[in-house]
Amino acid sequence: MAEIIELNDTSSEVRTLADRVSGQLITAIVRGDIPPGQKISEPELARTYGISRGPLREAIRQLEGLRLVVRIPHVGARVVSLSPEELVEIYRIREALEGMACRLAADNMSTDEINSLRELLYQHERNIQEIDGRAYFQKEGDLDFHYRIVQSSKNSKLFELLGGELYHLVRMYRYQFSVSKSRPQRALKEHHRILDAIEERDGELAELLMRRHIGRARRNIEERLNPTNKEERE
Amino acid sequence: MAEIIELNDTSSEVRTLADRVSGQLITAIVRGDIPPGQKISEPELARTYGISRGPLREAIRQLEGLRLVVRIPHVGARVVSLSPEELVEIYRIREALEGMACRLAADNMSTDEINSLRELLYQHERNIQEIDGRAYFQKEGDLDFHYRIVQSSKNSKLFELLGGELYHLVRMYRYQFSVSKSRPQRALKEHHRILDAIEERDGELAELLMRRHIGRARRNIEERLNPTNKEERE
DNA sequence: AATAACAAGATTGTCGACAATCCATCGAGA
DNA sequence: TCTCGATGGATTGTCGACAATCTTGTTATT
Repeated sequence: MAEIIELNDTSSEVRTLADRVSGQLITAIVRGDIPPGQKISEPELARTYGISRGPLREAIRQLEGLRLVVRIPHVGARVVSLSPEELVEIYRIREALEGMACRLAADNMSTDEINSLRELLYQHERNIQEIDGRAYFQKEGDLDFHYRIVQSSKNSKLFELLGGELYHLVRMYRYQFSVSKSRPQRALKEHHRILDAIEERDGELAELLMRRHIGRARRNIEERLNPTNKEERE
Repeated sequence: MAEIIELNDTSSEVRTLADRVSGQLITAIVRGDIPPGQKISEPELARTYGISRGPLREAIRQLEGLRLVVRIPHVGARVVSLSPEELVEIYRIREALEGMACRLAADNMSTDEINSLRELLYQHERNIQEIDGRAYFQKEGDLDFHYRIVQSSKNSKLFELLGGELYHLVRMYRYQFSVSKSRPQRALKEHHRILDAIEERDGELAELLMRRHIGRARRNIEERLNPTNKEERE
């Protein structure tokens, strides 16, 4: 999970205040320290981080570009607040994008990367056994897996897109719609099967499995939206 | 084509300077007035737009979030410069995303929207006949068509993603890799077939056709990368 | 001649102050 | 009592000045 954080967290040493605060704000938002919908007060945050409003405003503008905050002129910025429907929309996008990522990864992932990722899955396995019910770590690990796949697709634009704004939003809502208890084990199995397909260089299968994997997570969310009529089709 | 521009161009009246300049910068970059790779000088731009560096820096930070500019601390910002490979990557992403958009549009597009879009295609037809060879207008019209499809998918996040950064980049490079002369007519036909499928509510077919449509454009670019060996498969 | 250190100039980063706008509370009138 | 308007306070937007860093051109040394 360290990798994802490093994406924001000013890898090594960042020189400008705006960059540093931008990274800190992202992690704060993603971790829920600043909850969705909350107003972002410039004077308050400036005091908190011990900087002037100039760099802070630049950081906020950057987050606006990443669609993590919504700004209204002369009123202020708020942390973006996704409706459950929007979260489902994001999962649909992930289905399409990560499916493609899997197909590409089957062609472009090095054997080293494959072995390393397999090792990561074993580690997740141990974590699950240790903490058992808690879905938290596995959810982090889940994104970690997906992150690596996208990285190995060797499509840099895809990596930017998924590793950037989309994963931020997904991580942000990982608590609210936490998966059911039985899913971690099942998800882990699915991860192994996906990696199997990639190892065998079967891009088509890898894509199919990934789409189903994410599709299940999406349906999981949708069920919480309409708990009563599970079979509803619109 | 007006619609796409309006997305940036301060629809109605924007209140803050940073917002206005941000929009102006986007159009300037997309239209090539500020070419890819060019350095963005803060003092110079501030003079040009008649504002101070404060709001200008906020605008640049926002463009950085949209990945239209790349910034190096203490050195400066440059307009993003895509390698041909990266442009191909973007077309791959479009394939996946707009394919999905078509499938959703087949379910969610209203008959009014369908009729209006059909009318737009007829209009493109007339434009092509008038200016004949020139691919320019058709290329704009092409994006217009795609834009509307995505809009009609009723997936707001998808709309943000495609209508935002991705289309900006595509429009930006539309001159450099202009399509061959015979493509406008063919592309227009493909547009009609896609809309046919949507009209018949055949999402699967609509997705397939759209993927092929974009795939052809992508291969068009790839051929310019490797003009010699057309049959190369990697 | 080539490389390295230095210095001048320009550019980027940061800050505090002032102006413009919004918001909430209070009061007046119907 | 309710609605409307005004006023004070706070927040956001903008600016110019100063500090920190980089770049470029020059000079000196090997």
